[in-house]
Amino acid sequence: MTTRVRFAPSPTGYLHIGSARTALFNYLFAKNTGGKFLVRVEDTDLQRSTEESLASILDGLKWLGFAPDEEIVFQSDNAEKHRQTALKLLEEGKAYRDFTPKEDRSDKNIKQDIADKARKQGDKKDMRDNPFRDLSKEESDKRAEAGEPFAIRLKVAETGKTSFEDAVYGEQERDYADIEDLVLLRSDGHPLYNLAVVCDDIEMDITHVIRGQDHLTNTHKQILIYEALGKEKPTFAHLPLILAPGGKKLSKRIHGEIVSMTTYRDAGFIADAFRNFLALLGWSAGEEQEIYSLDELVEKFSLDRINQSNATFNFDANNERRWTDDKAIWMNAEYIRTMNLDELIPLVREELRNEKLWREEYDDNEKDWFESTVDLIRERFYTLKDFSGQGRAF
RNA sequence: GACCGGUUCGUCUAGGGGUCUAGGACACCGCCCUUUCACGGCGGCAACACGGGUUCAAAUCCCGUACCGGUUACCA
Repeated sequence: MTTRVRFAPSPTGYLHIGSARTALFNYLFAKNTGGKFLVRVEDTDLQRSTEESLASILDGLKWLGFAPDEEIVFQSDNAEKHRQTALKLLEEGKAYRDFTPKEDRSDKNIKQDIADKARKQGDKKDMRDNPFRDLSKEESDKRAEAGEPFAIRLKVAETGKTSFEDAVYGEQERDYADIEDLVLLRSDGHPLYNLAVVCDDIEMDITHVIRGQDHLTNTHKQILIYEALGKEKPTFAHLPLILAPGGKKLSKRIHGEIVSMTTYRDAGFIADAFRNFLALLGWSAGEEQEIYSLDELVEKFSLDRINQSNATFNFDANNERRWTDDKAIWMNAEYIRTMNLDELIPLVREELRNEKLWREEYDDNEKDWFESTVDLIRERFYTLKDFSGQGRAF
């Protein structure tokens, strides 16, 4: 069986550094096993999805060199199928209509609200206390026909547990009692994330789901859906998270541009160098080598060498020299001074062009001088930007 | 709160019962090279969260505590 993995970003922002690493690990795993690397855009949240962020994500993937092996799938295109699946589960009695009016949630401090509410409930919360869970089929049908809005929830069994063998974290279990009857279909008819993901992963014949550890609890919910559908589940591999200094979550709101891939490209990073750096955040080949070409990464990558603890991406917003991780900067400098000159020249040319410092003579009668100059000065530079900044003097 | 993860130098990590007075890399400091800077070479500083067990032997296995993170949505 050939392996098939997918990178599934939601187009609600640019390509986050953590997502970029998830894409990288998916890519490396696919290539290492001779499988396929696919991309699926999770655009079921139509309110928040935008064209710009989609373009920016695709741009980031391209820059890093991860070309999908098949056409990109848009999750919203499959909404009807997802809906049918929910209806089928309803028909089979594995899901039920919930007529509880939709709660209006203010977008603001939603996370906080949910946590507060959960705290108040303590451990007394009964996940099976929905009054519509055991509504008779006749009554349910009647209310639906009368036009009363409803969401469709999965009917999770009273007792039992989900379990799976995570390729990174090992054996995982969760009691049904700790999982709520999750909503499959919203009252406006739109499928929800967990349903859509499972349907699409089945549809796309995904064999390995490699994603951030923040999805660990979703995985148990998704397994419930696989079971309700009578489908075999893929292998799951959860990745440790990348955190901000101090072990806090890395977020755009708080940390700004630092978390965006485009920042690195624009700051004069070399894609190979940044990819190399990313590969070493949460994975190691167990040897002392640290500089790896893409081919070497593909060859040496394996899921069981991914480590289980979150990594801190170190930077200091108040320090110009330390604006991003020291090691990332070092690695970029290392690439600049050791890579083939033939590969470096085009990058320098592009940088100079962007800064209006390029002269056609550099490719013509001053070619030799230009190349030897680049070769000479590159060993003191950290980024491509230095060629247009400090390199000006030459 | 509940459930689930995690914890080795400042940071990324190696190590998964004896080879650990814990290895490498980045950063930092010193020396050498160099007219200067950088590169390079050599050296230094610096870590097994804590407490109990198990064992002849624990960074490594078990239990507890602490701390950190994730999740707890008709978001993804």
